[in-house]
Amino acid sequence: MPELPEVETIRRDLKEHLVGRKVVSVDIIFPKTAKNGAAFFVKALTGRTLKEVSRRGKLLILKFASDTYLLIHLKMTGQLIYLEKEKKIAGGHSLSAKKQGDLATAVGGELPNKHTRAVFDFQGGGRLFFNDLRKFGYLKIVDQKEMERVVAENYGPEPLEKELDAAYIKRICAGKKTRIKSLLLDQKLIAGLGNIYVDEALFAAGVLPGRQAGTLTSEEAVKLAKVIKVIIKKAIEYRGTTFSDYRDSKGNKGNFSRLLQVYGRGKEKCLQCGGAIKKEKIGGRGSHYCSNCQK
DNA sequence: GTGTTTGTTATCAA
DNA sequence: CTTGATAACAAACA
Repeated sequence: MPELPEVETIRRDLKEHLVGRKVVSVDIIFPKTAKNGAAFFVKALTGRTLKEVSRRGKLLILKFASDTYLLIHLKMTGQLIYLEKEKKIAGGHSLSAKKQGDLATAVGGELPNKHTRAVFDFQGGGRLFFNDLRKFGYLKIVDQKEMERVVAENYGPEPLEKELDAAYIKRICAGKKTRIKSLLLDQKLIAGLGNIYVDEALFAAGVLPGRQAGTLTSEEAVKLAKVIKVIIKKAIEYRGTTFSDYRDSKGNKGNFSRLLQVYGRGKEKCLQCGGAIKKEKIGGRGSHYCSNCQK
């Protein structure tokens, strides 16, 4: 479930390893993943050099030479795994992914695997794997104009930007009858928050997820703006939250999971008051909260 | 077999 | 027209 901190972590890793390198070949394994059509997609990227890796909300933007932008959305289960030049061992098999660093460990096996939808080969031997178990994620080639349009039309301010402050929160809540949680999940209002960080932020702010947005007080808006920034910043520091059945138990370092106060803790004790954390569906999403600490 | 998981869009209802 | 709520999508697991 990659939200802003997870996507930002991936962005930094890709930037470090891939900027300045040329794509020598692209293999689309599952055609629907490449929104432009596999043939066009491959042609557009082959031979192009990666110039820059940026992010808007949960959307990754890879800028290539010649006005070519690759938009990548991981949706729920997308992964981008980068492996340096594969070292061949006897028998022609590549070295176990486990031995090739943290990112590879996350997939827990060799690559490509059965969830690999696309593979990018870079000059010098590095390979980037796009894995997506549930096939919701996508890759799309656009030009700068289209990229700017997509960003402008779909994404509100970033949580860490100055624009996201108490006044902004207050403004987007004013007169709204929808639940505060649904509003915070709206990417057009705030870019990058997902189910995990919204639950965490609402707990930290002492606001119930089911509260009508319009009833938010000025004090609560101040608190909410503040905790959103603190939580997102910290989560980025910790390289995101790995909340997946396979990876939890492997004890990944730099994991925000152990700092979660309410998400995934249904029926457990509230770390603040000792009461029971409740879990119920709000706005069609699993929502975790403490009815004692949140009002 | 059933219910649950989530980011985003599409669709429907008020 | 606006706003809000919900279904749908995909696939695997308990």
